[in-house]
Amino acid sequence: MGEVTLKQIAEELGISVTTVSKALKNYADVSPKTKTAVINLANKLNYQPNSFAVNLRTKESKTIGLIIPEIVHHFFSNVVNAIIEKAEKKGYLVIILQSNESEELEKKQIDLLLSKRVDGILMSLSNNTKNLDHLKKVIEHNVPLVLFDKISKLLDCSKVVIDDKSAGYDATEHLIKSGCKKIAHFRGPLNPQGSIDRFLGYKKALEDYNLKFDSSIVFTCEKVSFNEGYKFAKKIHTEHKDVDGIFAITDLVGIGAVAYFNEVGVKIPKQIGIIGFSNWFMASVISPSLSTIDQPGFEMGKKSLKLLLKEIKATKKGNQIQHQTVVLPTKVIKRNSTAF
Amino acid sequence: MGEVTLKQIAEELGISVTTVSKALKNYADVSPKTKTAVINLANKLNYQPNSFAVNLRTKESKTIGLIIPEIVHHFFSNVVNAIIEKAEKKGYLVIILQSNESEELEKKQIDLLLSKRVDGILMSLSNNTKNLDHLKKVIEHNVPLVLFDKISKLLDCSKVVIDDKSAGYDATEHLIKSGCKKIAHFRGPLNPQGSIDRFLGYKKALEDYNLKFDSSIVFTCEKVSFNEGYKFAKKIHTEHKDVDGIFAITDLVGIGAVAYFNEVGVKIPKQIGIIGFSNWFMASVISPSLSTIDQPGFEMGKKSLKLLLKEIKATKKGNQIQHQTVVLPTKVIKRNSTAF
DNA sequence: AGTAAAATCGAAATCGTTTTCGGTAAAATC
DNA sequence: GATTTTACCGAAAACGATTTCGATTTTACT
Repeated sequence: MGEVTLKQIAEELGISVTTVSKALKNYADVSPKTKTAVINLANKLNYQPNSFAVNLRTKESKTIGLIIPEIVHHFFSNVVNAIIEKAEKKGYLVIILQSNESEELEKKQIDLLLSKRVDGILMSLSNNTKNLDHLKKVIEHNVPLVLFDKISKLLDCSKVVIDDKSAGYDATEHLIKSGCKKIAHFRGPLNPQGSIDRFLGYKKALEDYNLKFDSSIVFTCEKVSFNEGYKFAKKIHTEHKDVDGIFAITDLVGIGAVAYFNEVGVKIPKQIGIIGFSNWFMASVISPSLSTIDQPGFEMGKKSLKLLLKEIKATKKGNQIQHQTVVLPTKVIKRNSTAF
Repeated sequence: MGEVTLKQIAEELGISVTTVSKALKNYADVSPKTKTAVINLANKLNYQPNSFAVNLRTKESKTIGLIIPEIVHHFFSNVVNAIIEKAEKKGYLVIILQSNESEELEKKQIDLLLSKRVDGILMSLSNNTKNLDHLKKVIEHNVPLVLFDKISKLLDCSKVVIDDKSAGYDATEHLIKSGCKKIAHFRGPLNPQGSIDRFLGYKKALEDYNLKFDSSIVFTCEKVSFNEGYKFAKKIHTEHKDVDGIFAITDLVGIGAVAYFNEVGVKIPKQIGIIGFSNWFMASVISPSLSTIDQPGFEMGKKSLKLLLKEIKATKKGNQIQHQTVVLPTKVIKRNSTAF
């Protein structure tokens, strides 16, 4: 019942463990005869190398760590989808952890992954992460690290992102071109760079098209939720009747706004245009369907993994690694919540 | 730069590796003096035990494997959410793999996890899995296995499920009680037990309420998609005008139907009542909001993990394990797509 | 036949930790 | 003072695979 080991094969064949090992790894100094004998017996016994022993010897686990803020999230689950699929094809397994937007948990999880000696770490920062010491530790330990989506510019590692500012610009421009004259913004939390950049893009577009920026119609979503979208839509409807366009930080927020306006009978997009962000599946099936910015989650996961594997390989060879930042394109998805 | 080992600590302190190891594990036969000396130095050097070596010695990896059909899926991502969160708290890490509904991939992934020597496996079967040899192999290898949601009754292991038949009954009954007289069913694929049971529950409810079962208004969704819901709704609308209720195998299918009827101006729930299954978030935000059956994903993940950890512990002790099947309750969520 | 080259094998060290089992020294007991 | 107990420590053997390096055998070549 115990697992088959090299030793057992060696004994059964009357040869040494060394030769068995070499035969299985197709070394040149093993005769074809013994080679086939070993291979046949190994197959017959269904030999599987003990990966604990292999890990110890080779000092690599063929495992990578992945930390994301939350998994029940259309964008992130798409990223995860790409990563685990591609990783498996390259012979890597993925350990997934979620930080739940907590810096403290993030710290612990980094320590966990480091102690498990994963070959590399892929990660999207929590919104509340301010101190970056735990990430610097990863870099100091010489463990390859690739950040995606929620990144920090202060970290010296490879990154995969979208251009949030230009995406925010595009979203706002789309509303303007579809006839909106006074555009509100339901922005994200104040800390994350992505949220800041989308806001900056929004502002820039207003400037370029000579629309007055008005901070009283910029609302901050702390949790980026349906309810906040609903709540701020109500605020717009009661206190800012002249607003005729909304750029929401996320589809979920946008859908909250759509739900409110549907409820009170405000016509979308006739009376008010709405655009979201991310292109969740959900956005395509509500009515009216929500215009949005497509954020390529699958591509991002794929690219991040590719970069990480490259760095793992380089590190193993002892080569100096060249960090790079990849910017993935986004595009405007026009649907029925904007009247283009 | 190299990692700190017991040996280094031992040398620096002029004692043996054995004593260092024992000191850190708080053995009784180490004097308090050397104990504190070791602990202090270990902390100072930030010693982390090499988990490869620990794994090899203890023959356990403190890692479990999780295989699901797909991760970009509200129900499954909720299950995953629960599992990785609870596992982390219990000192276990989770390796996630997705079978993409392919039996072949599932086989490979089981082999992978087995070769990585995970301490246990959690899994939801692919819809296309017919041969169960790979799962029997897991059991033969004495690796604890817990199946959830998509299970097979032929496998001798613990299981966590919902009562699909009674849930299907409840859904259908709810339509009947809200006034529907002719109820169609958009069922799932023919193979998976869950899909069969929901259909059986549907049939039973019709019988109990003296409604005629009519196989011409039972449609089979192969991929359980939005498009299928849309397509079959159209079919109902054009070929079965007298149908006034639909029980959809999943919210996604239900939402497809809602979208179609919205488009052609059929009033929900006045002209037709619709109920879905799973209680995706999406179902609550479309209009009209979709009545559904709540399928407790988080609970299921939590319970499955708990069972698995219990079996892992028992196996380690060499105890005989008592397999059990847990049935989690579902409930009807009444919303605006049914006129109760 | 004698030597050089090639082919084939295995002993042993190593990875870092855990744990058993003896051994020595100090303290307690008679 | 002799003996037993207790406290403390370390050598060594695992765990299973990999790899270096030397040894032996066989073949090839003068």
